[in-house]
Amino acid sequence: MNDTATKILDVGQELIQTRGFTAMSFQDIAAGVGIKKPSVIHHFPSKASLGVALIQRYRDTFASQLDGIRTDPDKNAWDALEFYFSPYLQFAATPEKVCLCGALSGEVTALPEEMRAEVKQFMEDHQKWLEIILHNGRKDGELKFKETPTRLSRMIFNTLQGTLLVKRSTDDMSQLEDVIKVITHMLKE
Amino acid sequence: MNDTATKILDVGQELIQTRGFTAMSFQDIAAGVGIKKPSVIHHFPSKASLGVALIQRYRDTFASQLDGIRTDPDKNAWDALEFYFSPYLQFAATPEKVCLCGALSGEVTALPEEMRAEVKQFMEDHQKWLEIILHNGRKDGELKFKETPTRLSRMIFNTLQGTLLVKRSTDDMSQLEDVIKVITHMLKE
DNA sequence: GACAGACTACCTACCGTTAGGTAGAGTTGG
DNA sequence: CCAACTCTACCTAACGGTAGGTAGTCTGTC
Repeated sequence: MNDTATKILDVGQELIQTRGFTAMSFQDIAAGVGIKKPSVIHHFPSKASLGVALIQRYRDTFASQLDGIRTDPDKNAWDALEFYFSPYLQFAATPEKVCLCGALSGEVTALPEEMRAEVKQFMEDHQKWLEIILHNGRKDGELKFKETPTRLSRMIFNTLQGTLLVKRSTDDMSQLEDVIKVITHMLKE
Repeated sequence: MNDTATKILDVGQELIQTRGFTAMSFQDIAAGVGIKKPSVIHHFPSKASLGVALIQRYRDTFASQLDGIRTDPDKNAWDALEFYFSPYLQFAATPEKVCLCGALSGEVTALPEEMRAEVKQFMEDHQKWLEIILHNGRKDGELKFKETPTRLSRMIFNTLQGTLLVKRSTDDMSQLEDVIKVITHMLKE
């Protein structure tokens, strides 16, 4: 992956996270990278192919990081959860950023089919990862909760996604802080 | 409000809830109502004015219903909560619908400023309403929870919004069922 | 080392389509 | 008659995408 293609993905991701896929154009990306529109299309021949490449890179980055911490014997469930919260806190630290797939979820039916599949996979991956962390954490006595890990993992993921969107719309950082507190308390019974 | 204007709002709302604001056009609305594009513009002279009218109507409908049940002496906290969940379940019963403001939250920075203010107000209204229900419900001994009503109301609202979006992206109805179960358990301690 | 061919990256110019929006005329009910 | 409504016809700007070409790099062969 050469430098320009990476820059295109970087700018494209930023634009989707702040504005959305439909409201973003090849032109916007070209301006952000400092090249002309057809040059963007040279690297990604359609908007759909750009979108797919973008989500795949996003998924892969998360997957390798999350799997790394999950299989690290020196990290416990709380380490993993703290790590999981960190990107949400990072996004929220900017006034206009949300999770890439959270941003896309509002316009998912207007998206090319291939992109929809990627968004779905992202969500299932994250819920599954959380489920394993919760399951093992309770088994090891680090976490305490009564719900099933499946239900709770869904609750946690959906809440974080929803909260980022609400936080941005209301411009109120305490939304995320409050929700992470509640989640933390839920896992100590 | 005459009949055509109402139909325009109906079709527009449906389109935003399924596709999003940016991906929806005057043309789409005209086709849905059965008139031509300039006739739509006659009733709502700009896309922003249409968007604002749409969210205001949506907010007002919720506000009167929610205030009705909150001030009804025959309804307790659980009645109110069950009523609050019902539109989410209704949206989720269709394969492609989410909450109007949930749909807009993904593209909120691409929206006209007046619309952004309406979305924000919607969210604050709902969180405030939930907070009062939680506060009074605990005072009356109907609900049991350790968190502050503020934090918990935010958690509940953000979760429901996020879950609708995740449910649509993953096409998995059990997402919402699971989350409502967890919320219900949280309010019984 | 020199040169031809292939390839990559990027450009200008342009395509058809659709977006939001306007102007003005015809129609209709009070 | 008038006002509300709907229409046809049109505008400009922007969209995703294509055509055709230029400049530079990399490779292989003599």
